[in-house]
Amino acid sequence: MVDDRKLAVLRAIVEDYVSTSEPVGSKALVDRHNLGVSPATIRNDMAVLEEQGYITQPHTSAGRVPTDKGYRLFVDKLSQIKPMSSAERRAIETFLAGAVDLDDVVMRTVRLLAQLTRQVAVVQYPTLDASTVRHVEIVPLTDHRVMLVLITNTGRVDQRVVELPDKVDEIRVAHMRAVLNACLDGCRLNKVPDLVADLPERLPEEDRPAAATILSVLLETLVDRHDEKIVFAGAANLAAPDFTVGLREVLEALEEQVVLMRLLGDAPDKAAITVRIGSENPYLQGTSIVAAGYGSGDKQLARLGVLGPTRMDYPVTMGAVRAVARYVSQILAAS
Amino acid sequence: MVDDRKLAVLRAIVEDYVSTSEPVGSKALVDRHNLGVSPATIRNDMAVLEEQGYITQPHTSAGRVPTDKGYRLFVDKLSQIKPMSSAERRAIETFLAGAVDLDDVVMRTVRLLAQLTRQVAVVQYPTLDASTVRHVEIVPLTDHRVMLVLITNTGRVDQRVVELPDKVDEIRVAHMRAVLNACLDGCRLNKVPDLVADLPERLPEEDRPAAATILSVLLETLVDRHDEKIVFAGAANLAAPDFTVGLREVLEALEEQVVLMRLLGDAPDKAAITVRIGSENPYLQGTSIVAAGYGSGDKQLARLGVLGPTRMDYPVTMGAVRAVARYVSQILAAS
DNA sequence: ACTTGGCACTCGGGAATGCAGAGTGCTAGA
DNA sequence: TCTAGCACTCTGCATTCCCGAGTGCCAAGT
Repeated sequence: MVDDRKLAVLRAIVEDYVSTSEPVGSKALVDRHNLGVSPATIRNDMAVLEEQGYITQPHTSAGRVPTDKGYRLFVDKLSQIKPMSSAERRAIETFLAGAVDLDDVVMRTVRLLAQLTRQVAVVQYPTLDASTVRHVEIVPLTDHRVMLVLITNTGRVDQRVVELPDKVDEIRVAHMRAVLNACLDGCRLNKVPDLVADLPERLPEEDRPAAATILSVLLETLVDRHDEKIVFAGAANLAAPDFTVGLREVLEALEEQVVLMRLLGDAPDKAAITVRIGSENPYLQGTSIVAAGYGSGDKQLARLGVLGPTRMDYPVTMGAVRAVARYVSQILAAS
Repeated sequence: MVDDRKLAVLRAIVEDYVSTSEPVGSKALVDRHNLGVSPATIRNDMAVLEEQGYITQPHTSAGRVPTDKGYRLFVDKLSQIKPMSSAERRAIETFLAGAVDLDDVVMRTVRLLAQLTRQVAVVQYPTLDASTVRHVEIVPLTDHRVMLVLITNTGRVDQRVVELPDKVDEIRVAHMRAVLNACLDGCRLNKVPDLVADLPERLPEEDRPAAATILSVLLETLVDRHDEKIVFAGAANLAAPDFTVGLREVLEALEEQVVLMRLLGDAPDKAAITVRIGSENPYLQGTSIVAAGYGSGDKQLARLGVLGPTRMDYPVTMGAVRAVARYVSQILAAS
């Protein structure tokens, strides 16, 4: 009976604080939630909770506020993800289904997530590592120049202009293209370096310098894209009246790909939703991040999530992130 | 003599206000700038300037602040663009030269501009209208599916997956590709619709449905990209301690492509630098925008600029925008 | 062993007050 | 036409004061 009520009190504190964003006192608690006890009892419980580090008071004689540890307990044990209504799910689905290409999918996803959660949404482009080569195209531009286009099964297209050491004609290019595609078609991007290693040797003598140049650019493309692109949307949601953390820091972090990457984090578990609360974050203490992996089928391609104040509505945010991750996975699998 | 000094006073007010961001009074003026007259005289001049609408006082017995009209006069007649130092120019050049593709050019440009001006930078992707077709590629994916890739001379690549009404094989695709390229190679994108109008008729009967489908997707790609992509960077600079305007509005505008487009404005004159001050802006009164066109050679491809508080250092901002516009034009022309 | 009511205590935040400084407009004189 | 002086106005800042919300603790009740 004892511990049970304390947990209920913690839950109530988190919920109230999230909705009012003001420290919550013992009186207010018993009024709103029908705990069957008096404020004094609650006060005792709160004293214990505070001693254990789950809540704190901003200053003497103010109500209590959850600590990071308190939110953590709340998220882990006291709440469950709130699923989206079916109407919302339908809306998500149709909105995402309208995308025309990968860029569009990512763009729509990030905007949708920002709008749903009223927070800053962050989406990582699908990682190349897990994807496969669908086609490699070599397009002659001039005598000494070709454009190399790499198309992957996620719909992503990378292109580079390559300056060649010697003249090439349409026929030789076509041959190289055929060899290259025969070799690479359908293979995973991270296998590409191994597969092309001995490729020049299989070509006629005179093609080797050109082929070597092209291959080196191809490999460069792969590593360049290795540290992936990340986009965000909904920065305007940061301007909410109550954002205690330095706006400047957050905005700077958002524009710094590397930091953003760290924030999204590595996937400890593929499909699970990860929540990082306040000081658990590598940078940007004072904010929380709710993230999930997404990707077609079983293999996780990348991550997406939202960033918001520590005081956020975790159940619904997690619900939204989960729903969006699922639907975008579905869209990607279909295309 | 009379009017001359009044202008000098206005210039001094603008300069002081820009650097201190506090209303400037008559005493402070004569101290800092060595006008050869007494504060009282300045006060008279200020009274006149105020009556003419160039300056205003936030409240009685405060210093004066320039109005939009005042800034306008300052920009038009009282100041001249401050060129960048050669060291800065070199830095810009080498930074931009490191770009590997169009995306990278745009990304680097926008970041550079944000950093140089310490404001929000906005860059529009080169417009397709003015660019030309370099190559059209049709890549078979399955029996009923091809990928259409459009490469333009600005290095931009658009791709779409096309579902075909009937089966096609490699040979027929190659033929279509050849016809398409023969027809479109090097032509301006805005001419494409005319050029392809009668194209199906020049193909064998059985290819027509497939060709029609492909063409319709091609045209769709063109119009979709017509309203162009715009990117921004440096949002963190909005968090400067003194930003009177609603942060929220600005951030929202930044994420709204259409609004951003309007803000950058149409080019009244191709190479000139346009300055829009405060209420001259279609949206976002209270901010100023300094923009310029850029593009390889004579033809202007798109626009770039920065957005900042009305109280900004126009001469140096204009210098930075001009320099960046020039160098990015140069880079684009070279590639 | 908990729970409850009462009570004294603490502290933040808003309103009211007062003061100093900066800036102006006006007028009379050079 | 400019200058000097003077009275006036207003903001910003610090100080003070007070109210109310909320706590902790203690003693009494179940």
